[in-house]
Amino acid sequence: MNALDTPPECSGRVDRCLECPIRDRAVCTYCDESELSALEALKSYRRFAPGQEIVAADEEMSFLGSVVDGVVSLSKTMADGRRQMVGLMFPSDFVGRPLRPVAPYDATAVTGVTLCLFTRHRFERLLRETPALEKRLLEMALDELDAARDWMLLLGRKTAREKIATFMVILARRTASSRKMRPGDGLRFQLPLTREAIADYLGLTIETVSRQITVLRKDGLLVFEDARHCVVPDYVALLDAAGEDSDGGVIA
Amino acid sequence: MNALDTPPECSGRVDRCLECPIRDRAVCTYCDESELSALEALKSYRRFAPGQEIVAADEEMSFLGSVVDGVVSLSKTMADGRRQMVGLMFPSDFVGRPLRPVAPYDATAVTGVTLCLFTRHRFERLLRETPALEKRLLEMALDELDAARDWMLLLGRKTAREKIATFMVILARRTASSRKMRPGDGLRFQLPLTREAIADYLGLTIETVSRQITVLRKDGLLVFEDARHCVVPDYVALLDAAGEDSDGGVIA
DNA sequence: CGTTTGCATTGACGCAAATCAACCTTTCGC
DNA sequence: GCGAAAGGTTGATTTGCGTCAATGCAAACG
Repeated sequence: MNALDTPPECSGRVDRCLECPIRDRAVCTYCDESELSALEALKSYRRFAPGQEIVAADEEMSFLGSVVDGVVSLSKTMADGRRQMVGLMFPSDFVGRPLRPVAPYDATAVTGVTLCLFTRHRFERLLRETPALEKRLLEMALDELDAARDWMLLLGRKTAREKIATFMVILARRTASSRKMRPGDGLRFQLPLTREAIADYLGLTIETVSRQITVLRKDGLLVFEDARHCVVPDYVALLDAAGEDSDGGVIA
Repeated sequence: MNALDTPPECSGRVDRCLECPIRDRAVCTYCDESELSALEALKSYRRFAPGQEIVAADEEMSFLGSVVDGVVSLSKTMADGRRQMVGLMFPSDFVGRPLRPVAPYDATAVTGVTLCLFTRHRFERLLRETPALEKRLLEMALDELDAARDWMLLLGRKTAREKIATFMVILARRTASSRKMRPGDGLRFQLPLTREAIADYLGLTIETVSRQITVLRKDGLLVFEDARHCVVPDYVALLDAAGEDSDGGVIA
């Protein structure tokens, strides 16, 4: 029995999909108005508090859907407690494993989170009947796969300093793209994750995260207003510290 | 200009898709006979020698298709030469990035490889017209994503010994499943990769790979007939050394 | 108001894996 | 059959990051 098996609540609700803030990027992007009204009839909203578990690994998942608001982490835990984050989902990302009854990872609300949900059963039927949905889901899965592969390079080969710099670049890019702009000098963004979550993301310990953030701060690559708000004075220098060739300029 | 831009050769050719060895698992699995004959009209075969580059990162890819025979690695390289493998493709796996003109990684033939290819242009049109193809591609992308996430746990949190043990488990599983059986005690398999490739796969150096293989051998978890052929005397013990809870018994 | 609790920082120390280096074995071209 | 090259093993040494431990700091609480 997980949180998603309890009846959905109705907070953060957007009745009309056309007015939905993630309409242009979520799984429903390619749906026309009639398809959208089919979705409207079946969707429900659910709100999660920071730290709340959304689903546990290997548990049957009865709901899946889109992140409307907030940040969700996907993570795997070994028998002895070692943990690795394997996904970080922002608004418009799709949470849940379509076509399989169980998700092979824990999903946890990092911040307060609103999800737009469908029962797995209904969603899979919609998927069969709605090519627009399937096409978008394929696109999203392939994009996630690309991101996972960048992440593998980070985990396998980057130094702690490069890992932190890369993480900051990712947040900067995310923040910029959600404002439909390019990342650049002076960009200010929030760190939605605790040091522990950052460590789980990067395959480090909290102590190393803390130390390397200090290093980047002392090197002038990051300026902190407080522990959770950060400014990038020189974006290209940060990219360089991240070990990236250059920014392809993806607004994705 | 990459290898795939040269005209395809005709070796390893299987004229009739119905007789294809990967028919039951490849991207064309759900296609009916008429769809299959559309594929037959457009496909071509190409053979690659061990070590040969198939495509280079960020190059325009004019072909994509299925691995019919052999093993293909996908890898990313940093500016200073550090390299991380991000995918390892066996027969029936699909090589290439659908819906994007460039692949963000190098693809290299590890062993001798036969690919069943389509021009990207034609394949993307087929994809639009053939829901059976799209459905299977989505399934395969989601499965790859699951595999990538297991791999992230390995790269971020496992020790060198656990990494080697996990790698051997993966090969054992692959070998067993290609023979449509469960992995078990006494299973014998080949290592298709050099120590260097294994190191790139696991985020280690060749020396550490060599040492840890020796450790597992001395611990009795692996028995080597020669450097490239290995027997697993006790499968559960190997799983345990890999830090896996237990084997779900997936024949996928 | 002081205490607790959660989160973050900093320091000292140890260890696992990288690095540097030598050497062995097999394969391959000539 | 010889020399070179590629792949693999083993040893000595270094080092980056983890571990253990102490301290700071702010919000939450009785």
